[in-house]
Amino acid sequence: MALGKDYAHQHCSVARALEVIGERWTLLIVRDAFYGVTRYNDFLTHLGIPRAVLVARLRSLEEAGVLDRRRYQESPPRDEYVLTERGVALWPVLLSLGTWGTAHVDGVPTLRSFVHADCGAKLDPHGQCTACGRVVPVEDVLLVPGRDLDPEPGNPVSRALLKPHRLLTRLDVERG
Amino acid sequence: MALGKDYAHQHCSVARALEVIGERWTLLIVRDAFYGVTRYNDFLTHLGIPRAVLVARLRSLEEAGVLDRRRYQESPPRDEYVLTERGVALWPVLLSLGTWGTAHVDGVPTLRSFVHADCGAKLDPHGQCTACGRVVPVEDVLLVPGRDLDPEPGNPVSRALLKPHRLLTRLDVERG
DNA sequence: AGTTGTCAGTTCGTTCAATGAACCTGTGGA
DNA sequence: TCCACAGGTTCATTGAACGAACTGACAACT
Repeated sequence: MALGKDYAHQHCSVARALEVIGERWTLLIVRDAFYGVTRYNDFLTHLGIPRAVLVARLRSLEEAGVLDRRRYQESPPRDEYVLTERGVALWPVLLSLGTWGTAHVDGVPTLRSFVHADCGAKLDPHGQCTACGRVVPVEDVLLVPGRDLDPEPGNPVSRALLKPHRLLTRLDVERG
Repeated sequence: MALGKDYAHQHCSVARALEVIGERWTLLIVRDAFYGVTRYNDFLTHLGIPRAVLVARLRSLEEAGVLDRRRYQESPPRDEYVLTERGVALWPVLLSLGTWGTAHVDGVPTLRSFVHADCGAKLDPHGQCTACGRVVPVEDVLLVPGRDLDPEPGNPVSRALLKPHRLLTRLDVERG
């Protein structure tokens, strides 16, 4: 739970949403899932999250129906975590948070932005393309690195995200 | 901080936004501010939040430029907390969270909804009126109680919210 | 056959934040 | 004079996050 038992008494869908995705790290895991990260180890190294916390979050997101856990190899058994429809529905939350952070948190330079793949123009907080004005479906959103982005060369996930990347497509992470 | 020192290392505006508004209780305080709650005591009783935590959150929201603290009486000195422009800019975040909670968290009945004051129709996750299709400015959003709302008669803030209420307008809370 | 490496965890001691109850301060009103 | 109120502060207890170390199943190399 995000805020203790009291959350259950909140008469508000915002509070209920926060019960599911309001805990520390949870939305960053969801963000990485939008970026195409699927594996425990990639979440771990990209986020720098404690292992026990990552496992707990992945389990609770799976239980909440936000992530789907599926076997990608049998020997040894290995699972990957993919956004469900319910998880993909969190896109407006992530987008509005991201644009707010860019516009209103002091000292946040242009690290990455969300652009309309068709137009190349940025999205506004409501998900509309600032060029064509349409509400862009999340499949047509491109994550592009900004000029202030630190490449962080030691991290394979960060390296993979140096190229523009379409959301919800699998990220090609180098394995060593 | 929402997630410890590590957050500073996140190369992402989502993470930066969560540093400001990602902590426990913070977004619920912002939500209540949108509802027109302005005073310490009203936040306290409506949220059921520990006093020390409320003070800490109000201070950090003030410091982040989300809330403005202003004196409303001199003797004894009393301050109220009002959303700044930066705080009002959080509207898309709150809206998308609320609609996601309503649509995707199991067992959340219709407690309250956001409707377009002109049309009376609900808003979609991107802030568009489901009747007229326009993106509705937050000043034209009405918070209306749903049929599953528990009146919670002991709480003056809850009682005040039993009537439809326009966002960002001061809530008329009975004082004892 | 033994060693090394990878992936996905679990365990555990320490640190840090949230919780909730009690207390404090300045003031106005009965 | 005594009480209530608004807006806090203090403090002991609980619980969660942190991070380092360890585990287990397997593959690939030597």
